[in-house]
Amino acid sequence: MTNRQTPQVSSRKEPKQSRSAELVATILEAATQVLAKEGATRFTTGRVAERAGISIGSLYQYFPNKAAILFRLQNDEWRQTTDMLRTILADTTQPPLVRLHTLVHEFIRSECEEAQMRGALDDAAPLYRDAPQAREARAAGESVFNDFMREVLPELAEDKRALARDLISTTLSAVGRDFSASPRTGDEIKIYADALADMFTAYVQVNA
Amino acid sequence: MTNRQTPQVSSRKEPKQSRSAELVATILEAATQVLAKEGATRFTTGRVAERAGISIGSLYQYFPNKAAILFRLQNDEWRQTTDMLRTILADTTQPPLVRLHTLVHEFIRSECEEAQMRGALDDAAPLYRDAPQAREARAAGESVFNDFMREVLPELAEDKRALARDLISTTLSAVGRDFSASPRTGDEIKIYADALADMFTAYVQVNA
Amino acid sequence: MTNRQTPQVSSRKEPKQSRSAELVATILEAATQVLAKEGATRFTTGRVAERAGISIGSLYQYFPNKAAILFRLQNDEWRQTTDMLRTILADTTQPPLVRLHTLVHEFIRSECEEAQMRGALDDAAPLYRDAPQAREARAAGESVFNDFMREVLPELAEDKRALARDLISTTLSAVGRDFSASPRTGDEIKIYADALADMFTAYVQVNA
Amino acid sequence: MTNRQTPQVSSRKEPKQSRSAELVATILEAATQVLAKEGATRFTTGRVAERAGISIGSLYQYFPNKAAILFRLQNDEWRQTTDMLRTILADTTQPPLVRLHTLVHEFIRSECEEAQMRGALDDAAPLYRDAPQAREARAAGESVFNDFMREVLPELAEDKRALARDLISTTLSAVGRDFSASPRTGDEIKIYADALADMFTAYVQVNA
DNA sequence: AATGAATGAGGTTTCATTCAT
DNA sequence: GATGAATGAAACCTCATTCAT
Repeated sequence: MTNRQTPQVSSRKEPKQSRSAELVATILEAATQVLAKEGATRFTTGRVAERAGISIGSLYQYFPNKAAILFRLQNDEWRQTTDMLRTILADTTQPPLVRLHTLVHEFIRSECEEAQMRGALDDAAPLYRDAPQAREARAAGESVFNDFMREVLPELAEDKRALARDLISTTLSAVGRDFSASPRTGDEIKIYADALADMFTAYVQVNA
Repeated sequence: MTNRQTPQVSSRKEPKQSRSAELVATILEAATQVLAKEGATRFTTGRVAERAGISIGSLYQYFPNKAAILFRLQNDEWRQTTDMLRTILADTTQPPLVRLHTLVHEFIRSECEEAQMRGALDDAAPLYRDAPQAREARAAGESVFNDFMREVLPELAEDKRALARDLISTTLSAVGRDFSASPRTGDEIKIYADALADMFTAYVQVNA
Repeated sequence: MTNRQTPQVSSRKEPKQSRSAELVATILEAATQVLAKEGATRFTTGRVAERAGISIGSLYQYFPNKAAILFRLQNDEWRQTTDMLRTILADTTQPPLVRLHTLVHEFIRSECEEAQMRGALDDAAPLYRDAPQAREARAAGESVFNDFMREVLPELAEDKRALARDLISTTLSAVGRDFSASPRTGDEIKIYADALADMFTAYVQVNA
Repeated sequence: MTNRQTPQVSSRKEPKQSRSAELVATILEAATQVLAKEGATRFTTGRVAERAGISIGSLYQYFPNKAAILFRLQNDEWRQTTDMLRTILADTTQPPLVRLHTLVHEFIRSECEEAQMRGALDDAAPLYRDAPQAREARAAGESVFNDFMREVLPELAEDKRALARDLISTTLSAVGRDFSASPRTGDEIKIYADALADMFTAYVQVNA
């Protein structure tokens, strides 16, 4: 038998969705690497495409512009973090303040991992932060603490509770960013997270 | 990050003569305006020179590069703030925790004034923050709290006190930055600063 | 010298496609003209692009910087010359000293052709000569004389032969450069090349 | 070349007063240092004035432009070298070919001393070499060999002698330049100068 | 859908020289 | 005479984005 053609086993073309999804993932992975290795200043669409092994034209088929890539990166990071925090807070087998303690630790630790990339993402913030989606994302983020605050400070007036919630979430993210800007050892992280959690605890108890 | 550029940031020429000092002031004023009105992205040496009403060449006789202008702007801001904080903390006619309360209020208020320019300065941070002088400046900044912490937490072990100091100063500056990123009314500022001061107070009292 | 810059000089993009190869050729041709007509001082990437009829951006897609263009120009010239010399020396139908005589003539003549451009290229040498590739090229150049010297001075010790080789090749290229710096008639070329060849011949015979 | 600039190169002011002469010397000394330490590219009037400890305005009172400084530097070097060569050739207590041998050695040695500065001066040649005075200087240089050639090749026709003179002087200066471009040990210098002198000797003897 | 060549505005910085003081 | 601030053209190079193939 002369011409055996190994028959097409996979569909010649993946369903558009999954094919696209793969490519998007490839691009985002490449973007992450470029950001971490080259920094925000040298984060260019050309370099991302090159590292992704695709043409610059293809990149622009999946992202309308550079900001969109950065926004997506930031959003994914943020979603992951939010999920983690939500999971911790939802674990009602632990007393509330233990959960808060755990949350602070995990958050600070997670900020220090891949600090390089997160730092670069912060540097690039001017490029994506003003997109309307970014605002939505941030707003949604605060809601993670809502139920928890109600659980831990049930007596407090609604507006005061919202204020406490804002203060804690803002402090957590702002301090996490600052702290992770320098490289940290595991011990340093533990000590600092302890202190931060103590501060939150003291604040909550005073308001209870 | 592979390619960090840490440009020379010191003045090219000491402004011994009043003419020079004036021109430096003119340039810094112009830079402030450009930064506030156009944002970090559009902050270019050309625009600064134009707004200052001088030639681009003249600008480069007073600052060795763009980063130096930004650094100087940041440094002036920072020195001013530091002085303010130091003054508040040194006023021993007030009980320590009252001073802390005042300090938080004044700091947050000052961050919200000229928020535009400060935000832009933060966006431009990648351009000047790695200069050695910037590191020195930050280090010196922490010392403002040293005496105060010793006064308010005299019993605490040295390292624990240093940790508390770091936490408070980092939180103050990080939260101030975040909070002032959105425009705020006087009331919002008051309420938020109260909360932040409460948190610090609770933390200090727990450690006392 | 404290600050020597040795820029990357290799092509940014391999001209695999004919389109690329054409464009590279166009750029090099334009560069040659700019160099010859305007001199080394006025040899700018902008002028080269303009004369090539392309945008400055396109030029930088094919050459990483100005030095690379100059290096390529020099290298092409040099390769051409080397090939010519090799061919002459390899023609064993002629006695060695006749070949040497021919070689000197041809070399001097070739130096005087396009003297304008070569002079400008020499003036621009500081810009490309410190690139590693330039060193390699020069080193390889000397090897052209190796076999010939062995043929003509077989008895001489290896190190003395190497010395004689160096002296002749250096003299040829240095004197060729100097001589062609002024415009010359065919007769002048002939007379001078004769004298130079005589000097080499006398030197070789004394060492035989 | 279309746009050759041949700037005014003579000093703006004769050093009638010793004060002037001193200042000129100071400037030239500074220029030498800048050239040697920073290279031709970074040789700027500003840097020369700074190193000389005078104002840029003063510099321009003694030299009409940058080229004039370079020209003067080159000229002084050249005059010094010429004097040295003349002295050697005039020493009739030594046989002519011994003098030639000595001359080659001394010249090569002198080229290798301060090679840094001479190399930079060569790189800067485009800036001063087209001044009319430079041409005169070179022309005058050749005359050093005139009497010597008459002494050593008395029988040769005038034009042939002139040719031999040109060839030797050109070779000496061109090869000296090339050879001193790389750093050399005393031994290397001795060996190379021997070979070069041998070549000249062989050439002269063949023509005698 | 994919490619990648082409664009060109725009950014930073340098430097020879002048001229008012 | 001396000063040095001011000038501004000009150079090099980058990069987001488009569009013809």
